[in-house]
Amino acid sequence: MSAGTSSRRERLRRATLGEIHAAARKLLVEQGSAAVTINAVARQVGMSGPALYHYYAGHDELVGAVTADFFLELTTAMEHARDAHADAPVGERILAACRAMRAWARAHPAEFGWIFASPITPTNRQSDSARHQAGQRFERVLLDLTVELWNTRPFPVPELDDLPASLREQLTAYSAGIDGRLPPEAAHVFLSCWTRLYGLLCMEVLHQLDFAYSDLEPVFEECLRDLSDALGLRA
Amino acid sequence: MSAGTSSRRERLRRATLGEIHAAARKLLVEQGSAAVTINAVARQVGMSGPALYHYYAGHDELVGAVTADFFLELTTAMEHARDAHADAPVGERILAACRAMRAWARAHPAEFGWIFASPITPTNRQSDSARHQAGQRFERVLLDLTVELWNTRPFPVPELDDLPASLREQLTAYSAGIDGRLPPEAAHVFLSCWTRLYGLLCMEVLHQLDFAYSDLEPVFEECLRDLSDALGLRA
DNA sequence: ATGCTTCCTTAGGGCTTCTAAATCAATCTA
DNA sequence: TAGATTGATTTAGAAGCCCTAAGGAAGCAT
Repeated sequence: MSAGTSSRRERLRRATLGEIHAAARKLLVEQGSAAVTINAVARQVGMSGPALYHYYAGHDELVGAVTADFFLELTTAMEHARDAHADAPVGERILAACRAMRAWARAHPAEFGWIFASPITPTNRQSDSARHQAGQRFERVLLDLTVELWNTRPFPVPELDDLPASLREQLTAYSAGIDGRLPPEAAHVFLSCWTRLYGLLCMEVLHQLDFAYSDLEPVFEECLRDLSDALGLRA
Repeated sequence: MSAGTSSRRERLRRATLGEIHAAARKLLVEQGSAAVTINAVARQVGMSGPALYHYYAGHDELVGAVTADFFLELTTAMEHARDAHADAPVGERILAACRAMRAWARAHPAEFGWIFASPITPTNRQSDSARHQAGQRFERVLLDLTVELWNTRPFPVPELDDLPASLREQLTAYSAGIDGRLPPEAAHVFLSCWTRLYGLLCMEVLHQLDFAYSDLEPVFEECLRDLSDALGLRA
């Protein structure tokens, strides 16, 4: 019953969970998302069917857990890129984190696609789900960097009064949600950048741009230049 | 055997196809994409299971056909919006088509999501599928408008030599693919606008922006303003 | 050593996709 | 008009899926 124990059972369970995740990922990468079924994963791990229900309540929960893993791995990759240039100006760290994001997405397209094009059930949207938590930590990487930039070298922002009322309200709510670390106007710039960056990557991974581009690297770099301008990184 | 016949059988078949599509759509809208199964659709239509295989080779093909329908409906909505202002300057028609695109997406979120986040097997991405054809016609709405704009009131473009070589090659290829109706530099501007617009809508429908926004209308309008600037519509 | 918890099994219901074979009816042909 | 062809639909069934229920075997605590 003691809290921090790592009994034999505990260790075994942890190892099994690792195996399960690895099996699910292997199936996803090698045979696509439809192949990630409870039965297939169980077979891969070497146990039969319903045994998996001792680890996850159902298919949705398994999917959510694996997705959280991917989110975490992506987040870690971005944090590493950021910390690899720990003494560089914050602008460079932002760009490094963005490039790390795309690098991870390109290196793990199935996983990246899974993150947000996975069969998303309302279950996984619950704020207590591991998936949701991992998503929040993911968001925070660029948010924290942007806050640091805002505090050390504030970027240009629009007049709050120039924004439509409805947008103003939403930005104010968002600003409050991040404890006011960015005022609404700055949050607006941040969110605009975020939307463009993430949107571009989503479309790349979902193959929505294949009709025009075969290699999005220069397109992504141009997007980064636009963001650099918006964030005043090229002054 | 004659080509344009509309024999009794032909008519019946067409009617049944319509019923099938309507049933699939109803299931999608009311119970989500997972509910669109061959059996469920057949039940809805009033026939039992395998009868549907006389209309579609399998689940994937049914999905592809329904998706093509949605694409077509979206395209038609945009074309109508464009033609409703047939005598307005082309800039206004572009904006009208863009707004119609979002209006349709908001009015039919399940269908719009289905279009590009459907459980799609790579099979359906092949060029011979109806889905692909519908996708191309969809693209062409804004492309044609942009070409018209380019021919009547050319928008500012970057120097081709300022672009990275890899991007230049891709743009040249794309420009050739549209019969040179836009030169590579203009194609670049068009694709940038397209990417931003479509990307924003994708993220909205996939609920990737829910963490910050509850109503994306002002965000979308701001995006349109950016595009207007890029296309020189506000001179 | 005895009981409790955890892990894993088999059995089974109800759903799915999809194939095969049979049937019935409408259409085409001679 | 009679016969053959074609099409639409049905049932039966194999293989797979998710998930529940019930039972055995092992680890852990007292």
